[in-house]
Amino acid sequence: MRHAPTILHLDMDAFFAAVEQASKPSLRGRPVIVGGLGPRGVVSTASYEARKFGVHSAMPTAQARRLCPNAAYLTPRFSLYRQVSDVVMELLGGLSPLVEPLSLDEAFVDLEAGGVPPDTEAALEVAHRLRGDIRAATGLSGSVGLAGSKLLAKIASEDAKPDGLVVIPPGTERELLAPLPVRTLPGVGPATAEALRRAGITTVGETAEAGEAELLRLLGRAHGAGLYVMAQGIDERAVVAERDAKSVSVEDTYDVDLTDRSRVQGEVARLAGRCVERLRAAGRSGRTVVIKVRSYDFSTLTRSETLRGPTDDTGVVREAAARLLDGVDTTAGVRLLGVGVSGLADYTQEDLFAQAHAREAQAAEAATALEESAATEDEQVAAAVAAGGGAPAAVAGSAGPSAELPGGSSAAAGRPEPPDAARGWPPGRDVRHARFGPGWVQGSGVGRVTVRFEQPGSAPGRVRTFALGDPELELADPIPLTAPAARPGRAAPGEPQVQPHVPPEGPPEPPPGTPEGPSPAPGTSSP
DNA sequence: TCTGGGGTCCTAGGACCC
DNA sequence: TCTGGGGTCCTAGGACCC
Repeated sequence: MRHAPTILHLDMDAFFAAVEQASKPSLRGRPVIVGGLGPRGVVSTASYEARKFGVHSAMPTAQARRLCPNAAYLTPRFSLYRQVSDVVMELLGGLSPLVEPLSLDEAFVDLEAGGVPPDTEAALEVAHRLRGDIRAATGLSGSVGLAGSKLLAKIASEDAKPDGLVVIPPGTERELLAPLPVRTLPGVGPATAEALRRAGITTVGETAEAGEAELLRLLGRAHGAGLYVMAQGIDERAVVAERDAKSVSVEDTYDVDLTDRSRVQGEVARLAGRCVERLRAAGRSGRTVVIKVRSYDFSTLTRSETLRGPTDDTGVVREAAARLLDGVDTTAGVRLLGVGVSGLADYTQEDLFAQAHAREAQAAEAATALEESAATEDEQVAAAVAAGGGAPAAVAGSAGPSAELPGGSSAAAGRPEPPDAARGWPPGRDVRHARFGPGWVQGSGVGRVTVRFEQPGSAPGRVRTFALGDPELELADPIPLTAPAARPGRAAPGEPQVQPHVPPEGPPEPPPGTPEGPSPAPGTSSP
């Protein structure tokens, strides 16, 4: 808690969708939805244009399609989001050594640790400049909250959305929070809110009035005590620069429930391989192996086993995962499988010891050799596969990819698509054509792929359709965002942006604009 | 055509130990 | 001469966050 609003919270606006709009000029001003496109996909991010239709994060994509059938539906391109995020985080790093990223698009910054004088004017000036710098470097907008604590800075940035800056003057915390719903407080989700509601508590003010003893009784020790303090507007948490990850995990939801036991075993082996890849890439090793099994009815269980020492050996993790799976009945059907490693350590001598033992064990079981997992997948493809493309490629003992996959990701498509089309050419994916240059997949199906030829700096491009096997067309890497020098209709940095804490500044985007008709909705099959 | 994927933190019971 | 009593580790599950 500070006497000056020198804790800054940055939250990029509709980040994934905004990156897509920035790099695909034809999508600007149109509803864009990024997420899993398969039958069990959910929305990661909806652009503000799409939110007007009621679409929001975590909503099943199928439901989003009903609400907003004309949106562009795109699979996430994480590598590009990470690139843009790096640019933004670097700008934050220029403000202070104390930057705490919460995700790709969100971070706290301790401005005082960066030498910013502890007063409102100085903080506002820095925040204002930051927003301009972000726009100049990426073409994107971020909302900023300034306050004397993390709790309030985050509430302020939420208030500021989209594209705004809000400061909460220290000293006003308690009165500002009192009327807000308890759900505003971090850590209060559906279950906690319901427990409080049953006790007649719905606002932050009522939470504070309830008293500590009552909250402890309702919510338990840690949660109750924490909530009691927060409800009074007190938050002493420091901004802490990045900590080491404590676990690494990988999971896939399948378009169709898995029932074949050998297929389930093959998938677990494959997931273990992917998990270890990530573990090794991070230069870590871990001691506890966890598997996760979600059944047809959404009931979920985990099984874990702690090894004698940390490992980053694929075989060791695979075998542990396989043993754990042995104790789980999957006959009724499995919709999700996951493999994780926790108890992470940096790679040290201890592992060498553990691995020597592991290798002995492995040699002893050479006969059981599992088939090698599918080739290393590019992160993006993996995500696309998991999110939308359908069941990942089959491995050991599998009868093959789920051919029964209902590929019709498009509401319009009357007939199912071959699963491979959507898998290899997911909507949104970057491609390059030998003659027409760079573009992105707008849709695919019935042996064809439709591509829109445009790129970050270009004018909206036109669409062409190709045969799936066209040798001139290939997958490509994302093109980095080029910040447009000045985008028409957008205020340049320097405009007045500062406001008291409510309401959010600036009018929202121009009218919703019914999505135009002529062009086929991206993400659907070509006719 | 309900409900992703990658994380964090907390609780609670049993084992084990001194 | 009925159930000590903590502390730590492991396992499983759940709430929550982005």
